[in-house]
Amino acid sequence: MRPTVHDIAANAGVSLATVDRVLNGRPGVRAVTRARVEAAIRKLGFVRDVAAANLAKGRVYPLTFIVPHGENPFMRGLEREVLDAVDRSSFERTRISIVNVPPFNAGALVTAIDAAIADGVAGVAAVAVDAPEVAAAIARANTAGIPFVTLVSDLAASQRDHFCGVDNVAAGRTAGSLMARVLGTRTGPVAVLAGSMLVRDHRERLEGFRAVMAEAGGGRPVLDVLEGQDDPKLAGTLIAKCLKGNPDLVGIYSLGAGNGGLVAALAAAGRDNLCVIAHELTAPTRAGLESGLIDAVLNQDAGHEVRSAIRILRAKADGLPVVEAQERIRIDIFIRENLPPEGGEAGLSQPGEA
Amino acid sequence: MRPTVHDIAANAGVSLATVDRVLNGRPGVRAVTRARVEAAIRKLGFVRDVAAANLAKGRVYPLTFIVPHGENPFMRGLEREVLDAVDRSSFERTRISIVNVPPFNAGALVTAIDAAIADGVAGVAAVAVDAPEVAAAIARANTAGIPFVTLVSDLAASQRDHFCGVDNVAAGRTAGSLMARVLGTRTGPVAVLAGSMLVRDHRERLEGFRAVMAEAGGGRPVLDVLEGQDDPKLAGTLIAKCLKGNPDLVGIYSLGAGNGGLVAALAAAGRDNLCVIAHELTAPTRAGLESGLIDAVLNQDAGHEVRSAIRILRAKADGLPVVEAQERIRIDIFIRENLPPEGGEAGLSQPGEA
DNA sequence: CTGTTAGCGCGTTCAA
DNA sequence: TTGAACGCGCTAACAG
Repeated sequence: MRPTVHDIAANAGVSLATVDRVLNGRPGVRAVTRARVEAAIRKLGFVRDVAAANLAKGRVYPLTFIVPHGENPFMRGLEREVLDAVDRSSFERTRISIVNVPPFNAGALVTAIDAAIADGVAGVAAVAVDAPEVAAAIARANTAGIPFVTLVSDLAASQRDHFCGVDNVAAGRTAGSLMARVLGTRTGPVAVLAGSMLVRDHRERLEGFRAVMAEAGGGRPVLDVLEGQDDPKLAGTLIAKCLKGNPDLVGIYSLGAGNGGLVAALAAAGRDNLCVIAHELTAPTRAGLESGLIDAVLNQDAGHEVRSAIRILRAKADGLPVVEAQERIRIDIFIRENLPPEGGEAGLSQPGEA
Repeated sequence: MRPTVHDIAANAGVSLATVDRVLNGRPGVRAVTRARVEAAIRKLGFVRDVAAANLAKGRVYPLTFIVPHGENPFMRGLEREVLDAVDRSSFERTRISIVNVPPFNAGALVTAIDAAIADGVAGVAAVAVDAPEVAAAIARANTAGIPFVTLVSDLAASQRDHFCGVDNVAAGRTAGSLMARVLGTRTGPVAVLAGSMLVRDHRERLEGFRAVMAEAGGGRPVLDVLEGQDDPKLAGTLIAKCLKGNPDLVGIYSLGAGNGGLVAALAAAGRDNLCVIAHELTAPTRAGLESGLIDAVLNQDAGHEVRSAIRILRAKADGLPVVEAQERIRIDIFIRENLPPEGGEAGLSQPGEA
């Protein structure tokens, strides 16, 4: 059996209350007494039972998740994951509220952040828009002592406590490398479809992709970025026009959303000799993989990101350390053959795990 | 606040003990009383606090993990994950013992299984060898009421309660599809290196790979399987000979272990115009990816598999249902660009999660 | 500064 | 068939 607080109390010759004060770093203990208790803790190899501690504390963590609204399927999936977390909230001692804001809109995001601060929440997670006023709002949260994490898209020069998302430069490089391998010796121009250059994740993916294409040598110039605002209609129009204007196109890298429009345009154009790589496994990209119009999909697991965000916010709220290596989000590669069955989520964990 | 047992007791006009009896399906409650309590449970939307229940119960689950020994790096990684689980065991109320057996050896596996049964453990997880005597041993565990899960490699016609591993036919198909895309129009023979046709996962991968290569049309015949016994030296020798004998070879699919030997043979032969796909992200395959000798690695996350196995064994031991969709293990694809930093594990979860 | 005491939500004797 | 009472490991008043 594990040693308990009682064992330490006995071993150190003090009462439970004193042990508790030492364990939780509360004041009101003489240095000598504290040392005695700490010695006992080390000697017996005591580790506090978090479950029991939470039970006794009954503390809840009100958290706010700020997610862009609109039909972007990845964001809707992300929101679903947050809703799942809401379902678990009573077990995790959290009370999560979701705030929707218009996408790519710094002002609305700032308003939402300030509202959360005013509410006195225990932590905020937000999909960041890369603008100075957003950084300022994050700084205000910081001043108020409210932990803040960016979700999916980061904000460089800000005081966010953590970024819950993938390495987007590496994601862009992965896309470029896959495309280069699939194209082999075929040459011709390559198109890039993005949502907006206002969000950092899109910019970073582009950067990584361009770098690899450049390293691979000429013969495959990257055309000017098409900004589809993550809107399927606009994206579809842009792609259709691009296909028409570039009959020698060999590849398309879709690094944002709006992939429904992309797939529709590809199907309409009947161009199946293209290498197409898109991001995020959603209904349209899944359909694209299954029909063969998309060759590969790079994915970030929204569920992992949400759960990581919650873990980190709680840890920060309690002043506990975060095991950075454990919170890294992977870049998944999906092709038609390793597509997971719809709805199946793998490798989740369980009470007591870290 | 969530309703507690007290709330139900009050609402149903009974005592805590009666509520508890109903909750745990124990006898000694009149049908009417039971109905009243159940009504209250539904009405208030009661969900039992698992953490508190575990605290009160103090039950521990002795589990046995049977893992092949030897230098197979994937198996060593798997064992490390089990050891990590041992570290967490006091939190998860488990007591895990690891039993090492010689690889590809049905007799030794049977002995280990029977020993675990004799020990009266609460559950067994084992990397299966596909043999009837193993199936018989699993049946004995079943008769003894001991939950049994297969790990990594399944055993078809057995009474195992669950398989914690990937869909290996799909894995083979994925490998085939990737190879076909990378090779494009290049033709020539393709080699397959396996560990042993005695384990089901290797056979299944081969089946999937062959199927896709056949679908892709001729021009790329799959040579006879090389059985390297997951031994780097033997594997290296076989590959070296194969390279020499087939100067027109265009690809190698390594579906087992012994990849250290594969990489060494490739480096020695100086053949970098091959498409090489291997399994499991381990030290040798990571090195192969980084040096460019291996193009892609298909991986199963050993950590996920071990945690899933523990979850399932505990659930079975308690007669609780398993959310199958949640326990599915994904086939990860790694190329040089999306290689996770060494040691970094992503997307783990936390107390209270499911 | 330190100790006593009463819970947190649940399971489990032991009586009634 | 039912209930009262205690304890799991820890925290938090409230005394001293």
